[in-house]
Amino acid sequence: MGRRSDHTREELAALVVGSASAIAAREGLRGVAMRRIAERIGYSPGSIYNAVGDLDDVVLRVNAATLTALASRLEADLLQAGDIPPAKRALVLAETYLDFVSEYRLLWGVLFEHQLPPGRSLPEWFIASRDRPVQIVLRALAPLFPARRAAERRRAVLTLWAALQGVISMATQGTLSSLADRTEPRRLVRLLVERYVTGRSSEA
Amino acid sequence: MGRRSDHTREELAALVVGSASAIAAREGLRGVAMRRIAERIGYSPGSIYNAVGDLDDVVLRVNAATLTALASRLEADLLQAGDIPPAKRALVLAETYLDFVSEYRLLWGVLFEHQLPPGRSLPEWFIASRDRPVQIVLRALAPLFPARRAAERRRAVLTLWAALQGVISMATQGTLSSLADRTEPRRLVRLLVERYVTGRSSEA
DNA sequence: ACCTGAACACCGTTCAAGT
DNA sequence: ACCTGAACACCGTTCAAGT
Repeated sequence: MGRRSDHTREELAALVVGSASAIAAREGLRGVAMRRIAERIGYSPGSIYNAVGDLDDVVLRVNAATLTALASRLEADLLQAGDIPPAKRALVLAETYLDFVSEYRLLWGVLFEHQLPPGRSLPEWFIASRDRPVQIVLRALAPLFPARRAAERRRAVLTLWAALQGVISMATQGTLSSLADRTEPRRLVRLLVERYVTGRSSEA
Repeated sequence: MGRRSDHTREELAALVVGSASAIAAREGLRGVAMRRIAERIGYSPGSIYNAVGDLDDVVLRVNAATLTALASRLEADLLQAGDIPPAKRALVLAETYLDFVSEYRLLWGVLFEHQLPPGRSLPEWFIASRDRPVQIVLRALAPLFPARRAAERRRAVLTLWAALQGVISMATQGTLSSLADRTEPRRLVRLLVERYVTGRSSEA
């Protein structure tokens, strides 16, 4: 037929990302298919190419949206926590992180399931989305690590954030369950933060 | 035609896993396709189904082989290090882990790219392969964490191992590069281990 | 018992043809 | 300028037919 134009280009892109996110939240990356998305939103696959791009572009947008949602949550919980000592703040951020990943387990997993083909590199806007949560954490936790140079301090926070990612991933996926007797994730997260920040743990 | 039988069932399975691993090492999970593997080894897709199973089974075997290779390396490096203080041993294991992941970056990534469909659960033999590296680390690092109960000690080691995974993943993928000024991964790994184990770092 | 090749039901992507 | 539907080149998986 041609000419539907019920939506602007931006509205159509939002439909695509919304639909793809909904599928991803229930089925992970496997379920996210161009033709399925097209059918769900009532357009042809070609229109998605026109408004967004190929399937990799769609998934990158889904992942960017996930990261933006996490960033918002971190900022909100930080604001709500008010003026607390930085060590306590680290715990708040870690638990917000854990709660977010637990709540959107499959959607979060898409960040790791999806890899661009070897030749292709991440677009700027995606990298910006990925950096946002880390920027928030950097600002909030910098006081925890007194250091001569700013680079050292940054390294200390980034390492903690990356370490948290590892613990949260394994804990929420139950990847350690055969070895730990189904320890609840929250406990492992606290263990890491306490050891890393204060140098000792409340349990050992 | 029928009847080729140049190989036993086990030999055929080994051919499949070898070919799939080779593809994965160069292209990641995206390149691993039933028909491509079949063509490379000179059999029809149906024969792979007969000898190994479906594509998920093939990938699970690839991942199990990767984990087994890591376990061997950890054991070898532990043996070579000889009788050293446990804190030093943690550093050896962490750097072996990092070196292994760096060397087989794309192959290692398949462990995270691949997710079984929602209904299906991991077979026993895969879980056993996944546990092997962790078992080695548990035995080697248990003395680091004196604790009243064995479960606490186990949690402390597992948390360190999971945290390492996070740092190594992000460092080797360059996921932090926009925020850290291209810090070499080894430095971040050391930072984590020192802080977690001794409660302080040599740089801060 | 093993193997093949065709068949089926899906994909992503492109693009001429329509409005 | 946008949209569609057909077409192309791939998939994973199954299975009758062959040895």
